[in-house]
Amino acid sequence: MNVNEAMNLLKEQGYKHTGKREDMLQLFSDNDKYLTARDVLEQMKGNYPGLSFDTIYRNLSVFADLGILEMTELSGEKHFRFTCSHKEHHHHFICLDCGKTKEIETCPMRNIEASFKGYDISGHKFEIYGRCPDCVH
Amino acid sequence: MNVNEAMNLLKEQGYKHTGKREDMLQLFSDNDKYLTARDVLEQMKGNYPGLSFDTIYRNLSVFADLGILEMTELSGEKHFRFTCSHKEHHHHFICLDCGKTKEIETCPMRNIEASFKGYDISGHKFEIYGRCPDCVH
DNA sequence: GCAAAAATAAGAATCATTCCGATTTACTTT
DNA sequence: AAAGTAAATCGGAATGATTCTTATTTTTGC
Repeated sequence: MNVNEAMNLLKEQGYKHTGKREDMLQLFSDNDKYLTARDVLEQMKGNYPGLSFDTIYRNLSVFADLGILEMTELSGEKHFRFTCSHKEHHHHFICLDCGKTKEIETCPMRNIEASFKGYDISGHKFEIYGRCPDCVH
Repeated sequence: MNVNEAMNLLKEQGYKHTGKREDMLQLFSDNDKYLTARDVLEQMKGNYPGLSFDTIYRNLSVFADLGILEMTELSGEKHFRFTCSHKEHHHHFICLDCGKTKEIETCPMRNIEASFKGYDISGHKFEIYGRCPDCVH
């Protein structure tokens, strides 16, 4: 999924095309990392001086509901990143310094679902935390 | 680790023995599930009418720092549970209705660390979410 | 029992997030 | 292109979890 595909998906679902939405998506597309609502506001308030948190949060929520963004909670804040589309379902290492991510090839859910008979599995999370090579120095 | 071992660890580390701490640990020991600060307060305010959130949060933080409790963030709240000691390091399924957990035998970190040369790995999380058999009905 | 240090209570403060009412904007229909 | 409608946005207030502050109380070593 790229920005255009995401905007088309929004239109299909009855959401309107706004510059703020497109710029938000472009911001996530340009960054291979998790961003908070505050990060987004910081990056965008240059172009949109009156941009409100409500707009950011509402759109982040819409994007996440449609699967355009992935969300994870980290140190008390929601963090979002563009959903990777070029590959199968996978997970991420997350740098706690800069937020950049690295893909983990394997998903541990394989072969595990069988041991949850009678359970209703709605999701799972596998994340590795630490510092990336750039931030270790 | 049980309540007594946890209290001894606290003493070793220079923390004082208080009834509130012991009761908090007993509460976690009696519950095989994740609890929030509010849950703890609800359960304890019968015996300690004036119990304050500050005390709960401070002690939860101490317990987590010493490895007595495990913490995870779920729907915007911190949740804590007694660290399992009877077994090797492992992970949990978490019921989103009642909070009860089920052990996952396998840890996906095995064999993965090798692919993170140059990274400083500080932790990882593997959790499966859904509803347990009791809550499915 | 006494003194020092830690723990606690009560409430204020903070921070992320959500809600609300009023206004503006995007899109559809003339 | 103008008008109408519903969605989107703004600005600020409200909420909810968590942390901080100050004064008081409790634990513990002596």
